Amino acid sequence: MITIKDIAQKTHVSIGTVDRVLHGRGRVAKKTEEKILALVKKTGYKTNIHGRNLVLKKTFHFGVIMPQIKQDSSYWEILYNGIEHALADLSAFNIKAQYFFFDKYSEPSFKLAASKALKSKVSGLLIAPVLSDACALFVHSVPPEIPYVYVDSTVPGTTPLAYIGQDSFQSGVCAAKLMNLLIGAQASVAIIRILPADFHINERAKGFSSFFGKIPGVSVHTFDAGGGTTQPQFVDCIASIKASIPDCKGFFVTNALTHRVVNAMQTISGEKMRFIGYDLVDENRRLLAKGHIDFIISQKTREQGYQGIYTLFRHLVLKEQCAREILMPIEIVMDENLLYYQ
Amino acid sequence: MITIKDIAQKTHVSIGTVDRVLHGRGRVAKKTEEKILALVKKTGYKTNIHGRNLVLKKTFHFGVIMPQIKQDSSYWEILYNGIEHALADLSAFNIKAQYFFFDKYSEPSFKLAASKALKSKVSGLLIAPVLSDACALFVHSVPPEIPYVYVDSTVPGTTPLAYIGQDSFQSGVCAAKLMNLLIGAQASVAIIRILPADFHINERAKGFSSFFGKIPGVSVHTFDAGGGTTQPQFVDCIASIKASIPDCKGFFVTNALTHRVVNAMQTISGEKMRFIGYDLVDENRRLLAKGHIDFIISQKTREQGYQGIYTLFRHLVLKEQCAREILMPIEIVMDENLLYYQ
DNA sequence: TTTAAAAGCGTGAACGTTAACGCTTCGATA
DNA sequence: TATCGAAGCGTTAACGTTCACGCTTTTAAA
Repeated sequence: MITIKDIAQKTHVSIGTVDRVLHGRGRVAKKTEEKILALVKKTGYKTNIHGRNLVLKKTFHFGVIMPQIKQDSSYWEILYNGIEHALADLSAFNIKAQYFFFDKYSEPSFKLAASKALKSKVSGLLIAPVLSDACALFVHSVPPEIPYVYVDSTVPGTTPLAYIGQDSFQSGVCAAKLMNLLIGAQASVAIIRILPADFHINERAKGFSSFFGKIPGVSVHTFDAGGGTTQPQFVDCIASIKASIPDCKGFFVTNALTHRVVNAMQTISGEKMRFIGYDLVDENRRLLAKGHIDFIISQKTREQGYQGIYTLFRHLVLKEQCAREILMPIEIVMDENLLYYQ
Repeated sequence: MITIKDIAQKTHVSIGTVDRVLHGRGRVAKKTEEKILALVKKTGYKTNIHGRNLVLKKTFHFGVIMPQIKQDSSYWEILYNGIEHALADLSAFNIKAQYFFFDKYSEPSFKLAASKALKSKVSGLLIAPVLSDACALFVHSVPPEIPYVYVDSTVPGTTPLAYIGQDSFQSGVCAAKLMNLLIGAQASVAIIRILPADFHINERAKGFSSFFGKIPGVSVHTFDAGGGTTQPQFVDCIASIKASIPDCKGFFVTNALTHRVVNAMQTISGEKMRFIGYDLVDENRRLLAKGHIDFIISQKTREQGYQGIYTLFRHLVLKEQCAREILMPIEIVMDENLLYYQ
């Protein structure tokens, strides 16, 4: 293994000079710098992470800006678990995460969390930009030396270090394909969007519709339901949807609240209906296992958290290049393979 | 963070003594040892991996005993890629893999590879024990200080550090569920086992049959085909299967050679048939994308390789505890989500 | 020509761990 | 009593990197 010492000897300078070149700290003659850089390139020198970490007792603080973990039926807890798992795997390096939770239905709450994150002088940020407008505003105030990584969704017009998420449109296509298998070629299906409808939710619905656009026997109807209402109100809402297309046998719910729709439907009618939804939150798991939900599309949320931290780590600690976009597989989960997901 | 120096100061000894205690190198009075051990426990001292790695330039050699990567339609190349990826992630630590490939249809070849692995004094072994009898014999000759991890399958009666694989039976159940959706409740389906049938192949077939045992309208027929034959011979074999149940619409192929069955079937008949098989090897990917294969069950082979190396790393380098069994999810891949798998 | 500032570079300590080496003390043997 | 070995413990150099500090040389200004 080639070390700084080797580079120094072969270029007839001291390790201090090599170090200054490697860190761009200046105070080196141009000729010397070129000579050193050339040898570094030629030998493929890579800084020894242990030597560095020993002397830099520096603790890296990563800020995590994400919705409160209990929101969306504790969907965000899955992300949290992935983050914690990555931190455990990287325990050899001094990395600490500071969480800044916000209410995903409140822009002021996001702004507060985000500004707190900036003030606590973290070296990198992991952001779940569910409130994309507020986030766009915020990241423009982030100093350029602080990289930020998006998980879950992305924000157009910003320049994150990386985006880790799923192709929402295509996941809707997958859901439609499975729905088609469930209900056959002659039927009505409904898309239920739980408000407020964000980027993901709209894309999923579009993908779903696009698939059935090619299948003339199936008609697709889209409905909106208020997610924040109480369960009796929610039941009323679902009942009115059911009433408007009585022959509808398949329901596609575009987010983690699938279980609420299923429960509401069960209080209305006893007939067998098909449900496809998103995310392996506990209540969806339970309904899957009971056979009340047919398929859940999972976006590997846990993995997103893991990869998000790992990306920051690679960039800040290892100073390596990393992929600009990591697309998660569209995972299909049903009763029979549920057990092996987490 | 607590260091050896801290422990030494608080117990009024030198760091050399603490080090001797920590490594059980003796030459320490019993009283002193107890005092140190007590403080270590109390403070939760953990050795700093960077300090250690700096001074121990020790390179860990992991031996990998696995089938030749081109076998099973290059299935084993996926495992290889996962292993290489883990090694890249762990490049901060000096870890080298030495591969010992064998012919999965030849026990002598396995024995040769395995004995070579032992002779090259590796500190840990990653084994794909497809030849389970030969492997059982071999691991009994492995000295106890050399841990071994199984991937792909396991061997009863042996004590690996960990097993990383899939629940084959349940994957067969999943395949059956999907087949049921494809062909409906009134039909014939065929299981095609490619010889020689190993543990995995048999379990998958069993799981598949077990699901349809509960669905009276569907009859399941099991056939064996020789995988090592030339394509014309193979076509003959498949033709005779097709002839024996002419109304069969669904085929379940229990390993990566699914594409061979599909190709053979296409030369025989033009009618639309359904295929479910295993493993995302290139040829299966192509047929999936064309719509000629309906579903592929994937066992996250790449992840198995990654986790296998990581488990050895955790145990040997970090000296941490690790899970005895890691079961991979049963991944369902179809045309629509194929792109996002690797 | 003198002086000061800037440019260029080397030195050395520190990070935590390991292990070889050597120094004391003490009991046993001659 | 002298000698020897073992038990018990401390010292020290080394691993590769970082960075503050200080030294020499060059350049610019007075």
